[in-house]
Amino acid sequence: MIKNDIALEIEKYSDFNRAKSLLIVDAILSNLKKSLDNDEKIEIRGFASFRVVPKKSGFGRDIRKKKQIRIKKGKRIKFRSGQDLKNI
Amino acid sequence: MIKNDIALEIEKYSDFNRAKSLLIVDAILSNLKKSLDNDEKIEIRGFASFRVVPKKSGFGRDIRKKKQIRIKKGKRIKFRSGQDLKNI
DNA sequence: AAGGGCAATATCATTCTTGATCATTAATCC
DNA sequence: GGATTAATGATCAAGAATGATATTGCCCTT
Repeated sequence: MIKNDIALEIEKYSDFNRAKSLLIVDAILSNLKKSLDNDEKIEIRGFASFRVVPKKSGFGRDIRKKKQIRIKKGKRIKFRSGQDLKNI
Repeated sequence: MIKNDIALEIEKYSDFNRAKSLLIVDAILSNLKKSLDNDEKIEIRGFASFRVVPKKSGFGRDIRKKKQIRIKKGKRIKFRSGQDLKNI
């Protein structure tokens, strides 16, 4: 499933063309990103929740040189399935 | 951020009322769930991807009895941040 | 406006993911 | 459709998630 499939769903409930439907999808995604950028959690009951948590991992690995690499700390997105997605 | 905020975004681009906007949001979420139910991956470039992977964990813990518990295998959703969500 | 019901939290050991990079595959822009 | 560019897979070690359950908090339906 890709972005286009989401736009198709919007078209089912409106008379918007593909371009406008995609515009709305992008606007929604942009808002979701903006929310996480601001360290705000996203919670959609019955689907899933997203939260921003500090990244503590301190080491990674360079596959070519087969050596460890320091990883700068930062943030990451923590995803958690909601009720309806728990048992699939 | 909650489901209502997503509906608000749809209203910005349409003349739909809250009820209809929420109907569309639910329809989209339903489609996403249906896709994962069918073991189909979701890939939204620039945002994130979701995939269904087998659950291999075999043990959990009962916090009250402080004992280990067998966990039945199954499936779970694997979330992966996209390019724009990597560096937040 | 408000209650019903789902989500967050804490706990511990085992299992799994994170993280950089290059090549390959595929989503998305035009 | 073609071209562009992001996502996936592989690797290894250390850090983090998983999983059950009751309680608290709050989203969401009526």
